[in-house]
Amino acid sequence: MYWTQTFIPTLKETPADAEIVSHQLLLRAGLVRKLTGGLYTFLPMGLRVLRKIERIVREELDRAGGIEVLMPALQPADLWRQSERYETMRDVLFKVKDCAQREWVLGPTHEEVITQLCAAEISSYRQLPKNFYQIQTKFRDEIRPRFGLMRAKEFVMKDAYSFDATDEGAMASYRKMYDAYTRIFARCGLRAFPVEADTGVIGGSHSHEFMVPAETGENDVVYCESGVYAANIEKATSRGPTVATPTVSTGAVPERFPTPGVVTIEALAAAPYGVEAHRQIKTLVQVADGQVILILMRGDDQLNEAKLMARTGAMQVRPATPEECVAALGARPGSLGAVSGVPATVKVYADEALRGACGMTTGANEDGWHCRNIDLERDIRVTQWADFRTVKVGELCGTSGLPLKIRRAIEVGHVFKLGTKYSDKLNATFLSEDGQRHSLVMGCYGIGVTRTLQAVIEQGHDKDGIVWPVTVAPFEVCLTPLGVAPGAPTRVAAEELYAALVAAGIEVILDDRDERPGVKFKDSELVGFPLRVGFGEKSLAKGEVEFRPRGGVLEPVKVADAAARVIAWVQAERARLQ
RNA sequence: CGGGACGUAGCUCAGCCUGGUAGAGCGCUUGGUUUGGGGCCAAGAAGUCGCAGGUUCAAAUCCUGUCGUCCCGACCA
Repeated sequence: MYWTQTFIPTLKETPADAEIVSHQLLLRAGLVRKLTGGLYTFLPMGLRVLRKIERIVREELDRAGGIEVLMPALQPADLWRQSERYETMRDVLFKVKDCAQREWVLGPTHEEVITQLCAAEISSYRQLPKNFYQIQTKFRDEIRPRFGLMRAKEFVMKDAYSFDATDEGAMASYRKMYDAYTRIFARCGLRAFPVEADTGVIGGSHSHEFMVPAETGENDVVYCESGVYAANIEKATSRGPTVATPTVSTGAVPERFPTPGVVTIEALAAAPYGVEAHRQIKTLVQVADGQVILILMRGDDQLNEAKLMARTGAMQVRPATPEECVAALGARPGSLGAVSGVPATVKVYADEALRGACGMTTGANEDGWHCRNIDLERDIRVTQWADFRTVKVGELCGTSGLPLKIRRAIEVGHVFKLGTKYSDKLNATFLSEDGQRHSLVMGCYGIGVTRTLQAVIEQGHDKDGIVWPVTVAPFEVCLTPLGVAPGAPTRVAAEELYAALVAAGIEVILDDRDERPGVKFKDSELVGFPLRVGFGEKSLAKGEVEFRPRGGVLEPVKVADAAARVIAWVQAERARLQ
């Protein structure tokens, strides 16, 4: 490809509406342009990268036994009602009506469609296992699209769905995809690692996310330095709080004391009260699927909403309003407690960190009063104990016993073992060897292809621009003749090398623009081609060209050796990322 | 949906407080010059100042509304 024959609109200045570096570079390097919030046009260089990532995904999924299909993005609303996700996912569903007023949704994911297909087509264990995948544009009405391609209303996703006869088979399918994902991200030059994950509205029992460490990520990952444990903070557990909960009872009975104006943990911990946060019981009122519930946490702990939903099975949870608190317990937030005045119909969930807690202080359910000498299991009716707390840095790993750390990360892939949630609802069954009818056992697997593209940039850049791994770079080599007049020695030499490289299967772009050297150098570094070969009059007079890997040092190479040298370099880079 | 910031030329921004004929740099066009890291000189094209209403002799500037963008939160495979 010749530079003047394609379209690479680079920007010298940083666009004002791009906050993070990968978003800025997407725009500056001319990979994409924004149509409006959350919607982007892929320009030639961006599209080439996208296609190369897709190709890696296809090769690895095919190798893992995946079968490629293409499903409709436009889907009947009734199918979503049948799976009950028309309600549970209503906030992200784009809904449209046709001219006959029939209702449709733009697919945010395809469990319903693929399950419907398999319900119709699969009837025998002899047809199993199967693993279907597609690479397709998905639509999600994100409340807040942000960071360019990271969270968009429309994005390219690889989604795969496995169907097995047995649970063991489903685990094997899951494992295959897990391994394929590991290879896919490695080949993209991404340092991505799997972490245990919450299953969210997709449902299912077993799940891992593939995370790319980055400060700009939207996820917190809890991990152990030893490498034995890593989990999304929504799922992560530890051996518990660093400071133990007091569990020795003094035998004292609960006693009310006045605390005018005290409505925070911090205020009660300060003078004159001096009740340390870990000796307080925080009483949280939440509305779960319309029901008021109480959650008791240690004062220094934070409620983990994902855990709350997982443990209670609720689809929608929100904090109660102050009015709802007064209606349920008779006091406002800050003075709430579960010691007395809790209606029998209100479920009380308590966090495991409070097991056996003694000598605790909590709200008295009357504004301006607290209650001390609480022995939790003696004084409070608990409906259910569970782990609701958010893990904190420094707590000990449940496996290794080493202190846990937390870092930000970008989620680029997610694998789920689904079980029979969708096959049950959509009646996708088969006959087993013994003639019994069973539901298909499913798994589903996603990779955000466009998000992966941006994650590669987020991880691979420097002050001059993008630093592409050779496997996903828009072109592997950029030839930069400084003089481009027809017949100029620099141009002739560049064209000869171009022909040799193209013949050898190297992806090469020749910068034939009549621009000053500085412009061409800056642009090649901004767009981030892995290798640049420069052709200047001075070095050419010495029979040399300039070989310069992106981010590396310049090295003179004899013209006669240039083709072989470039081919060897590219092949070595390709091999390194296999 | 709650909080905040911002909408002026293709891009980055100034001008607004204190109302009085629309500005700079980059980019673009033309000519000259230069030619190894986003050059220099000259000339030029380019903006209903997001939109609507109001105040005023007069609004980019003040007021109200509205739309859009970005950030934080909430939410989210």
